[in-house]
Amino acid sequence: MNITALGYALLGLVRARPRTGYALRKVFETTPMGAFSSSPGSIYPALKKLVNAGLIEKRSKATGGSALHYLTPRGGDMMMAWLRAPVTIDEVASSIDLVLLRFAFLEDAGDDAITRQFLSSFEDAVAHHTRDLEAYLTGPEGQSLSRHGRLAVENGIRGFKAHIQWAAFAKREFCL
Amino acid sequence: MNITALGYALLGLVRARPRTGYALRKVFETTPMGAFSSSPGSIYPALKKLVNAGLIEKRSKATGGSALHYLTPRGGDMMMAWLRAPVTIDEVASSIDLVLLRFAFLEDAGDDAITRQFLSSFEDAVAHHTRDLEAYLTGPEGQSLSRHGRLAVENGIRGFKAHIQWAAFAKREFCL
DNA sequence: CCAACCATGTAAGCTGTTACATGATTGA
DNA sequence: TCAATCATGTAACAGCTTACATGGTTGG
Repeated sequence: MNITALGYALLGLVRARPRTGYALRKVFETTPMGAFSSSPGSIYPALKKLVNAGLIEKRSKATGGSALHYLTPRGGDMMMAWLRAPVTIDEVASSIDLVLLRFAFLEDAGDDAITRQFLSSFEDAVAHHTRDLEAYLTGPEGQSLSRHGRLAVENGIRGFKAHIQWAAFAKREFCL
Repeated sequence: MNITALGYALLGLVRARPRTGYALRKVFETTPMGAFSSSPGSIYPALKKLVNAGLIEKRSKATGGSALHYLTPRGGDMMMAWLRAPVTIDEVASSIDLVLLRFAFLEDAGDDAITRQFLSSFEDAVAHHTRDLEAYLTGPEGQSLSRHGRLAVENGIRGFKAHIQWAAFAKREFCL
């Protein structure tokens, strides 16, 4: 099965702590993770799909109250594989938000060495893509852009450079 | 009718210069605008929808060759309204790429005063959203984040700050 | 008692993705 | 002649958005 960005967000949240569907919804409503969803119309179906796929289990508490969602062993394996995969250039170019979500969930996916590996491959991928953008801008295609077009690309380059600087900053946090 | 990000990209491209469907496809394949589309399966249907809506007209050349797509007066009006709308916080938070696309197409939408207005409202919206993120991070919610989660939000903040700096840089380009 | 929040969904519609399909033209 | 590129689509499928629908609980 194919897991969407919202799917990974849900898996990561229940992995951190079992929650009710409503609690999950609240996270998207009240935190910057809201970028990955809007309303119940997307969350509940996505959650059900993960349950059907055997990655999440919905279990009622003996003490009553609403049922909580737990990550299954299979779900845990899937998360681990996702979290530990090296960052690719394509990911960085087309869905960097998802890459950052991956980083946010990297806590407890191993020791700090895993985090440093992630940050290194992130740095590489972003640097590579930044060079591509700069090459485009200084190349023949870029020279024929309008002033506004050129500035828009320039904006992208600056954004990716900020990512690179962040990666260096984050690495220092993990004492390297 | 509702225009999608891809729709606006197509409108902006034919506005700059009439093109064949294939030429439009090539733009997405070979430039950073590729972020707004993938393959013919999305472009041709989107183009047809704009034609049906009367925003684009497909006209065959008398000299033969492939038919070109032109922006209609109605399409021009729609673009102008889109281009000149002030930048909102929601746009910045959820689809900043689309905002930058808007900027890229702002050439020929008026004089430099329009561009400066755009940049000012962009700066305001981004600054506001950045403050929201910082407030989240220093607030009770943010304090309970994991180290990774905190760093991920920090990454977002740095990205938006880069946008603000870019806006100042762009303003200087338009002599203000 | 009434508003706000807890809690969970369904249904219609639209869009995009992936994969397939076709045929003309052109340069090596 | 054969591969690449021009040129334009269709069809199945999955996913998200918007809007609607329902009922329980709790604090002021």
